[in-house]
Amino acid sequence: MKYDFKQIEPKWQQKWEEAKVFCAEDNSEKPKYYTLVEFPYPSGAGMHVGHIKAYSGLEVVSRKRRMQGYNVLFPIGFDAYGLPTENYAIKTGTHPRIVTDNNIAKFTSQLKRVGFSFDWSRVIDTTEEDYYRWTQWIFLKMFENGLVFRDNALVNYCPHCKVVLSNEDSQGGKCDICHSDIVQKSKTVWYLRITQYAEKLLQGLEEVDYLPNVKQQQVNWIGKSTGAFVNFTIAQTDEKLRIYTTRPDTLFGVTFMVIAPEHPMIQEQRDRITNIEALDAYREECAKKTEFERTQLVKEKSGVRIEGLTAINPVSNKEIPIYISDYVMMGYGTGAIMAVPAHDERDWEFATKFGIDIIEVIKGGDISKGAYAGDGEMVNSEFLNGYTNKKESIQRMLEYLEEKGIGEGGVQYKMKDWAFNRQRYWGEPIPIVHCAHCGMVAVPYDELPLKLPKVENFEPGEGGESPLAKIEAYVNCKCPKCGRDAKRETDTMPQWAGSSWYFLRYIDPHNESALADPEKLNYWLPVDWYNGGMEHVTRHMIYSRFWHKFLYDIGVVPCSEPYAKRTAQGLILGPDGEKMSKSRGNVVDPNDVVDVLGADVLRTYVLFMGDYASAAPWNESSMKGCKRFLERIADLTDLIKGEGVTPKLETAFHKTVKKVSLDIEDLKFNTAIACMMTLLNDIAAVGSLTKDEMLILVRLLCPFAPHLSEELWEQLGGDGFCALAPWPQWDESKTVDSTVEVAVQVNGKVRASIQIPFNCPQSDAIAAAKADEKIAVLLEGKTVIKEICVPNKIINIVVK
RNA sequence: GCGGGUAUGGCGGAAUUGGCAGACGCGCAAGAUUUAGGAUCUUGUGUUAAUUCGUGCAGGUUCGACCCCUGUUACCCGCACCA
Repeated sequence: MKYDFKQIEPKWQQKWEEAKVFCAEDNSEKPKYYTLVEFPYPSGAGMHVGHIKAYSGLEVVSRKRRMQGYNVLFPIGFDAYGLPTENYAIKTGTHPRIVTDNNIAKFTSQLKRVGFSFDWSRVIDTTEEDYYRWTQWIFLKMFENGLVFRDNALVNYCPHCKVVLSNEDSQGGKCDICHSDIVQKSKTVWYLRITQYAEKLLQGLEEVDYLPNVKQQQVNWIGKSTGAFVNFTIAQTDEKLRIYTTRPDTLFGVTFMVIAPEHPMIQEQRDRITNIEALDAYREECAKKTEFERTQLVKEKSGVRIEGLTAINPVSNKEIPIYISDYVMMGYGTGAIMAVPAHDERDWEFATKFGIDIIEVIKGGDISKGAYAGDGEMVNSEFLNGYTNKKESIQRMLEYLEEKGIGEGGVQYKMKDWAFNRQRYWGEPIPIVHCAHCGMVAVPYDELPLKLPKVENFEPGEGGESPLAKIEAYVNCKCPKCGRDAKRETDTMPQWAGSSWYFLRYIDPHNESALADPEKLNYWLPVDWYNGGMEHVTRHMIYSRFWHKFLYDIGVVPCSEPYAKRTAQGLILGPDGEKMSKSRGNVVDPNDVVDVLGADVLRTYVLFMGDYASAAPWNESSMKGCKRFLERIADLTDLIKGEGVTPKLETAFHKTVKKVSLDIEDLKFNTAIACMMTLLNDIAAVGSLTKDEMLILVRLLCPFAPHLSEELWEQLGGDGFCALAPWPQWDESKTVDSTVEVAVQVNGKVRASIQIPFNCPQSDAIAAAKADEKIAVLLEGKTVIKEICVPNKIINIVVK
């Protein structure tokens, strides 16, 4: 058959759509399988081939599952709220709604041309009213359950985007969208209490099947540590200064304390502090620094002693000085530390610079040269002296602290609460009303969705206020509780809101009375296999697990973890080996490949180019190999002779069916395809194959190159769609040849190769090896010390 | 600094997990076909004078090591003054 992809690809795409081949059934006798890929953000640039690789992995799995008889849900949608669209809209003067619709149309046509087997009847768009209505609904449920709060705090702020960012959105001190430096700004912001779920998010990882590095990254991000809170008395007052430490057993070594420059104690004790100007000056200096300067460039410790206040070491009762320094962060622990210079590197540097006492409490190092962080015998510590086990000494100190009411054991997490509002237009409106009498009042559920008003000017205000604040008709409203005049919240939700629960909406996308029908949720959840990018592991993955766990706690979803299994694909790099990006000009548009070589070649190539989980550069000429492969498959139709089994090919077919079947489950698509190529070479060597064999090969190929497979299936008289034909089975006993080639080594070096029957007795195998001419020569006059025989693999004869 | 990972031909990458290193594809070379180019097909292709040497480098364990152990170098990713 001539391989005419331009004719067959549109033909089958249309047939699949007409016959609804890929629509998931809600009431089915078949076992269910839910495969999920990260839905795209529809940017103006359209998709690049990286998206195609990201979706092709589970596309193959989904297609295989259908052929295995599963009722498969493999949905797609669009995560369409977000800053890039809004920035583009501002630049071009086009409304974000129009920009979004255009981008979605472009993405849709690109996806359809590749022939993905998505269920297009369940497409969702996070910016549509009947979707974000439920995003707001979940937010209000969280509000109702005390997981939403407002606080004036130092927040990550991007001066370029004019927006407050969460910790997750400003990793590395850079804005996630424009990569500008983040500054710390004091602002009143909305938070979601994700820290309340820190322990559950950590525990939940035990019960899921995620790639080890995905799990590890989440564990690190949550950052649990165990230690103690200790209250130090401030000598001049009745106030306590509370600190967190992981080593309470070093308390006798505490010679000073440090608090963050922003610590509230400075304001509270203003009157008692005699050098308040110096402290204010230092704090201002710190505020000017970017996150980068504060963490990377400042190697030398700086700080100012607080004059007029001292603390009392609660175990030794010694009076110790208090400093402010920016090496202590307000955002972790209590914003204050007890400093143990003998055993903490940072404290040691600080103490050395400021001439503070250093008291050794753990033996083993030389504290005149540096801090000693290792284990050892406790000294200078009264009742702890002589302890050598860290666990025991900590335990003993905790008992003491609790007995005396000085402190108590506790845990800390690096993860912070989720700064949830954005001062922007293109996002879900936060459904809260501010009432002078009632405070923050939720918009009643029956008024959802609180619609995003249409505006002309969606630029944010210079003072960092949302564009919605300018619309009086929107802002001014009545309090839902008391009916008096009130004002609406004008900030919107972050981009991550809509994607935190989208996989639930796919299950019942058109439901008007609930986010999804409980019975359907019960049938489809959890997602059986979720694949996406590593960059979402500490953002979207954490957020959506948090939302899901909350929904589980209030009885909306039936399971506590949303994703049973999570894998990740590697990036496709540009032909230059650099990350694909518009600015580098090395982006490959899938449409260009489909035009010239066809969708099946594109699909096969992105999976064949290398290990699915690793990054690999795009290579135009390598794609030729995939094109030749598909052409040679099409040409096989000329070699078909008869039916049944070709004896010389029987083993090769069983081997291939096995390997392709198993490799798909491990995302080893490159070797699955390589194996089919090898089979093709075997067939070429034999010169013919039967129609039945051809039908097996066509079905194996179907998940990878479905258009060609359907065409061949039809021409050969296959029943129905190849996409729903039964997946081929293999017979384990037929995956091996009756005779095997075994390498014969003498003293570990391969000297000959013999043909012997499969699984023949070891004694026969060794006898056959010794009988070989080349081996016999080498054994002459030598003493055999040892004979090793690995059945069907290798024989090694050791001689002297 | 902490955590995770990688290192194999000219290139992308295989190797049943301790058993013939380099599958499969690209590229390259020669030949066939073609007016020519392209495309296609066939054969060859780690290295060597060798039965040599070969999986970043140096050792070790073993009959046997890309695989296990010790040390070391380079690169990539994530977090980072986390108390």
